Amino acid sequence: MLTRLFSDPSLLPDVQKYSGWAEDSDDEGSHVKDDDQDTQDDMDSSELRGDSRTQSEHAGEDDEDDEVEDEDDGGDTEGDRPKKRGPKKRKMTPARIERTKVRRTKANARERTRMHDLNSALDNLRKVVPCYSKTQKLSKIETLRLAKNYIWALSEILRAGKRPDLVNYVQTLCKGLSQPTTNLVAGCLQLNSRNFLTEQQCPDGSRYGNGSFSMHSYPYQCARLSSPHCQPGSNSHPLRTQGYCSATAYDSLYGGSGSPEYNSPEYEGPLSPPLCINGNFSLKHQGSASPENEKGYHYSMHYSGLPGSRPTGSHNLVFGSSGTRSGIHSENVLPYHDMHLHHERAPVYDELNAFFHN
DNA sequence: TAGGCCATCTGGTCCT
DNA sequence: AGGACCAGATGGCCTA
Repeated sequence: MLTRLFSDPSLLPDVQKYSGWAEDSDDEGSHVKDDDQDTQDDMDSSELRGDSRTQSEHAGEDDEDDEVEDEDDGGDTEGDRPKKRGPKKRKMTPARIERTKVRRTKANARERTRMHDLNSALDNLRKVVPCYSKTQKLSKIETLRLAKNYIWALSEILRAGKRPDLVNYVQTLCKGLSQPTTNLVAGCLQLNSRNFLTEQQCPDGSRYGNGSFSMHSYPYQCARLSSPHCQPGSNSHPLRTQGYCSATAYDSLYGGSGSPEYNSPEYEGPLSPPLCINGNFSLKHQGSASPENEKGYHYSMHYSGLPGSRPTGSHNLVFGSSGTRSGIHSENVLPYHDMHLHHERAPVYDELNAFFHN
C-alpha cells in the first residue's frame, strides 16, 4: 500500500507529512462515510422497528464487504454493559481498505486542486486591488477586505460623481484592515497613515475624514511609478503612452506636482489598478514579456482628456484592445471583462466620462 | 515563544 | 456513486 502511494510523486509530500496515515486509516477507516452510511441505514431502520434480530443476522444478509466487526457482536451477551449504539464498524477487508485509501487519496487531490484554484483566483484578485506587491503579499482575508473596500470606494466615486478626496479614498480602502495592511495601502499612496488613522477609527462608522487633504500637498502617486518604466519623464515608454502609468494622469487631473518621491523601493514592479482611479485598469502581470500579454492585460477605460494617457486612436471609455483577453486566465478576466461590457453604455459611465473631462 | 497565516487532510453534507 | 463544497484539525513557517 505505502509502496503504491510513494510511487506517486504527486502524493509524496502528503504521504511523507502524514507518515502514520496508512496505519491510522486501517484502524479508523471504517468511519468513512459511505461505508458507515449503509450500516447506519440498516441499523436505523431496524431499531425504529424494534427489530430484535441479532447483528450477526444483519451481517449475514450483507455481502462480503458488509460484514460487521466481531467485536460488535458481544453487546447482547455482556451482562449489564449497555448495548453499543450507533453505526457498527464493518470488517475492513484488504479490498475495502484499498478502496477507502484510493477514494481518500483522490478526494485529497481534488481538494488540493480546488484550493490551488482558489488561491490562484485570490492571487488574481490581489493584482487588481490596491497595493499589489510581489514581495509583500496581502493575506487572503486582507485581500478580500481590501477588495470589498475598493469596490465600495469606486462605487462612492461613481455615486458622488465628483472628484474623490484622497484621504477619504484611502480611509475607505483601509476600513477594517489590519495596521500593517493599512500602512501598506498608505505607503502605496505615499501617504503617511497617521494622517488619516485617527479619523478612520472614528467610532461613528460613518464617513471618515474631513476632506482637508489636498492633492497638492500630498500628490497622489501610483506606486507603479516605482517601475523604471514609469519614472517621471519617461513618457516615451509605451506603457505610459497607453495609459499604464496612470498616476501621472491622476496628477495631471488633480494637479499633482509630480514630486520626486516617485521612487518606492518597497513595492517592486507595477502595482494594481486601484491606485489608478482615473479609470485605467491594467491588470498586473509578472514576467509578461510577450506583447500578447501586454495587450491582454490592457483593459482600460481610457480617458482621452488625460495628458499622457491617451492611446492612439482611442476614444472615451473604449476598452483597450477591443477588450481582448488573450493570454489571460479566463478565471478572473471573464467577469471583469464582462462587467466592463455590461456597463459600457451605462449612463453613469457617460457621466463619469464627462467628469473626467472637466 | 506566541500568534498569524497557510497548506493539507479529513469527514460531513449536498447535489447531480 | 462520485464530485463539489465546507469547516475543523493539525502541523509547518515566519515574524514580532
